[in-house]
Amino acid sequence: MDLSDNTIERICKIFGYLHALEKKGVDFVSSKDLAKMVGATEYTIRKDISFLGGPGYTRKGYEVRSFKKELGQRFQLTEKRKACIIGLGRLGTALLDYENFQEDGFEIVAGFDCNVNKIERIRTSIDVFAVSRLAEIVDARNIELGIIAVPAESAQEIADQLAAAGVKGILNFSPVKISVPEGIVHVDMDFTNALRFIAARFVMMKK
Amino acid sequence: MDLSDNTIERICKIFGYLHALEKKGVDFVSSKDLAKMVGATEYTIRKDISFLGGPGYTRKGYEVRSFKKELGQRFQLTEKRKACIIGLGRLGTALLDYENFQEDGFEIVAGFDCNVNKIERIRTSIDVFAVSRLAEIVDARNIELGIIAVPAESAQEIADQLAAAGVKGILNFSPVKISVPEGIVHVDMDFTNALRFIAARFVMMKK
DNA sequence: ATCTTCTAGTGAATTAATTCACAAATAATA
DNA sequence: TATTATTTGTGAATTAATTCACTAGAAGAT
Ligand SMILES: NC(=O)c1ccc[n+]([C@@H]2O[C@H](COP(=O)([O-])OP(=O)(O)OC[C@H]3O[C@@H](n4cnc5c(N)ncnc54)[C@H](O)[C@@H]3O)[C@@H](O)[C@H]2O)c1
Ligand SMILES: NC(=O)c1ccc[n+]([C@@H]2O[C@H](COP(=O)([O-])OP(=O)(O)OC[C@H]3O[C@@H](n4cnc5c(N)ncnc54)[C@H](O)[C@@H]3O)[C@@H](O)[C@H]2O)c1
Repeated sequence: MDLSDNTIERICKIFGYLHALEKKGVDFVSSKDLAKMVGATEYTIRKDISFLGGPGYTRKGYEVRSFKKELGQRFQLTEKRKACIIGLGRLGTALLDYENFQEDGFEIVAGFDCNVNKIERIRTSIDVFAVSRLAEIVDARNIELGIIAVPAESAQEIADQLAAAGVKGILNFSPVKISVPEGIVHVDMDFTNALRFIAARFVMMKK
Repeated sequence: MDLSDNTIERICKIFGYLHALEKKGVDFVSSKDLAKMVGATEYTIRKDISFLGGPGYTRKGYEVRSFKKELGQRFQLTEKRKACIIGLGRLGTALLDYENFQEDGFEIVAGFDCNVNKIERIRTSIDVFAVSRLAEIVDARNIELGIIAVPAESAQEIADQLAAAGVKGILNFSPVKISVPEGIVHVDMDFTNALRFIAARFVMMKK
């Protein structure tokens, strides 16, 4: 059975929400509550969960801890995954020190930039390198994810290097669509496009 | 006729791509090319465009300039929209000075933070204010969009204030789902979730 | 003990989205 | 000029996604 992207996306959100509930000490959660959190209907949520064979309890819902654990195992969301950031400008450095990634199962283990002076000046607890050492470090440190925060014109080039270096996934913050070889998962996060979507959406609403 | 979110999203991407093509001096673009850029099939793209009644030319495709202009008008993507950022920490300050927004039709006209010392120390060409003045400034400057970059625990509170102040759209970078009154469009941009999606996606792929 | 209410699970129905298939148009080519 | 190759536009077909409608089980109320 392979799940649709929509389903995977909802499940990731559910996982995040379960994480929060667990910290709050909540024991059970209903499909209705989950639905509200991820922006879907309770039917859809139950269908999603049914693909996973999740164990729900009548009149109580899903047991937060065990459900989260199961999702974590199923999607390997629990074991820490190593990531690196390429491009240590304003956005890249903000991401470098973002502690939440750590808590959420991602560990930034290296930063890269082409500007060697910049590398020397950056104050952070994370190791930073010249981008020429990308392949070497990705390999040595078993890095699975690459986060692109370089200017648009270099984004594809970096994506190619990451792919060649053997990462399995890429999160791209530059405002161009990158293309990657089959077998590598990537997501383009274009802030401008999100703003456009919002703008277009509310223009549509008026009609 | 109201367009689906998927269609709106693709159209926003198309708009961005047309913008780039225009700068490059390209005159025509085919549905096939557009499809490649937005990650859809040419059929889907043509259907999307057909909802808009777009004028395509046989064997040439769509005329970049006029098509972009039409989309701009239809979705009011051309006239500059005013936005503000709340939370001037690492992410918020990176966004403050991101020049691309300007070029892409969005203008950051104010920043807000609750930390008054911080406000005094920030070096930027954009006006920054104490968050207590949010409603006042949003109103005075006709701000339509709010960008939330405060810690998770304050995000909903700020969303409420933005809604009360009368913004029409909210882009939320904090890792919680915010809820907003009917009639306000919002997008949650959760980086961690994007990473999770990538991770889950490539686990799925292996099976 | 019985009744009511709530919630999961799921096949069927519905709705939505995508893809196909092909006509029409026209640029390029021979 | 005739032919070929492309490319749009769109109704029909297909596929995918969501919602409905119902069963079953268990908690809580009476
Ligand atoms: N700053 C923002 O708020 C923001 C918002 C949305 C999108 N973005 C996008 O994120 C990316 C980074 O933005 P930024 O504002 O941090 O830019 P920036 O100019 O501050 O930083 C870019 C960094 O990348 C480095 N770099 C350039 N080419 C490189 C290469 N080939 N290899 C390695 N490093 C290289 C530069 O030395 C610099 O340190 C851009 O694509 C931008 O469009 C930024
Ligand atoms: N830094 C990142 O790379 C990153 C990545 C993903 C998500 N985020 C999210 O973006 C948000 C901001 O992250 P950050 O790293 O910039 O945090 P930060 O702590 O550096 O900055 C937060 C800012 O918000 C201000 N603030 C707090 N409460 C406020 C309130 N009620 N009203 C106005 N201002 C308030 C603080 O004074 C501070 O300046 C967080 O929700 C974070 O989870 C950040």
